[in-house]
Amino acid sequence: MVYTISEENYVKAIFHLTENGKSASTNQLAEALKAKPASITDMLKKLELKNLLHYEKYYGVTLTDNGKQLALSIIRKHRLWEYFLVNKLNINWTEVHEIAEQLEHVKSHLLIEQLDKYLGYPDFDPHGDPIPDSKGNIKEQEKTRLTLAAKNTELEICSVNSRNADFLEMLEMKKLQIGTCISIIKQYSFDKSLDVKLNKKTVNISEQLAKNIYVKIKG
Amino acid sequence: MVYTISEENYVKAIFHLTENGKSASTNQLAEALKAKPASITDMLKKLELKNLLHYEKYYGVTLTDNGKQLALSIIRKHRLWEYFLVNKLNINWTEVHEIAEQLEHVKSHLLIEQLDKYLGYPDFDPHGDPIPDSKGNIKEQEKTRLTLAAKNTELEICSVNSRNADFLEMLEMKKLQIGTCISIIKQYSFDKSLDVKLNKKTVNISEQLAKNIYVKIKG
DNA sequence: CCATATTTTTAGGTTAGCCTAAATTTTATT
DNA sequence: AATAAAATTTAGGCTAACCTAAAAATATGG
Repeated sequence: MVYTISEENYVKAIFHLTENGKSASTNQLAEALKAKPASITDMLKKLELKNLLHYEKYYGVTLTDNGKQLALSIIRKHRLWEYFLVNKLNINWTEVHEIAEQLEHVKSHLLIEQLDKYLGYPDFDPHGDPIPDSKGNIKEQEKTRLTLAAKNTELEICSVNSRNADFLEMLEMKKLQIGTCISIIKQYSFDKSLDVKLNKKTVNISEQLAKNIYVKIKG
Repeated sequence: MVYTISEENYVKAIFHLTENGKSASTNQLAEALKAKPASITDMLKKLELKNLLHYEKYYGVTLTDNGKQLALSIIRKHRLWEYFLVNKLNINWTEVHEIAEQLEHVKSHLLIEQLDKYLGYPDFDPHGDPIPDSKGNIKEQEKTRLTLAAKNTELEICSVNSRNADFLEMLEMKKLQIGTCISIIKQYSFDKSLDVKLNKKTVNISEQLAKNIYVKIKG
């Protein structure tokens, strides 16, 4: 079965909105896909007929196994292309998301398998998100929100959960990258910002920034 | 200005059909784009309004400078991607055309400039066709149809003008590749086939095959 | 140069994916 | 539990890009 770009975007959006275990609502999808709620309802009916999702009128939507497999294959393509753009073409990680949004819809099984091989079967994309393998399996890593991590412990930044260019640019400026090691030395109660040690220097991280950064304990 | 995939395909098709200096006809375009003549007429009217082409009812169509620039940028992307697919991902040249047909529509100036740099600014794609530079300039190479080339002269295969998989597969079998050196030792009047010397062996090339092969004199 | 064949255009229709406005259902509040 | 607010669906429309059938223009050949 071959799907349109629009259909693929719906399935991908539903996948992300239901990662928390809950079903996705029409309004959430409208927001994510930048379309009006009425358009979402239309499309959900169509995608249900194609056996990509379970849709219960007024109560939200979840993916079928079919839909999940499709979503994973799109996410796989997206993340492999991001890895390529950053690590081979030297494009800044602030810019790769948008380009990968287009590349993820290119249809060729051979292409993506050869790309994966060429890149050395990477496990994580430049934002630290896991890349599903060709069967749709994901290596999840244990990670904690930086806001909830322990003080005075060696931490490694392992992923970020926003693709916003202003956010990523700020990380660049502060030298906070995937793989960077830090430890929290002070948590301020007033504005919930953090002082962290980074290469012998101290950097302040606002709550807003910290909420989008995930870390794992080093070792 | 940003164009749809369909619009880009029209402009590309017109570019190729008018490379001989003549204007392109509705029927030719219908054939090239696998659409009905009536649909072509519709679209030509639209593209004329967008200043991509000159369309004279009943008498055919040519590109404006605007349209030519767009065509060249698409061809540039197509050929750079083909080069990438063959030389980096090791995908067989019989398969890359179709994949590049999709990749050529990905929109990102940065992407294509970085790709070009990464590939080392190649001048020719895997089929021997020239890759336009970022300004749309093409390095044309002097080439002769193998059917018209001189006998007993060292020749180098420099391009092929079909993307048909059966054709390319046949070249593979006969070890006829871009860069391969041959010389014609016999031209048969009966079926117009050729015997050529290739690495001390003699290979017979049918007229049909030879018509799609271009060579230049070695040196 | 007229009749026929071919090419092209026009007219009217379809589907996908979106929209707005209005109606309906669910959820929240008192 | 009644009503107000919010979310969702329905109904009816639009545009892009295709289609078929019929009409019109151009090309061909005796």
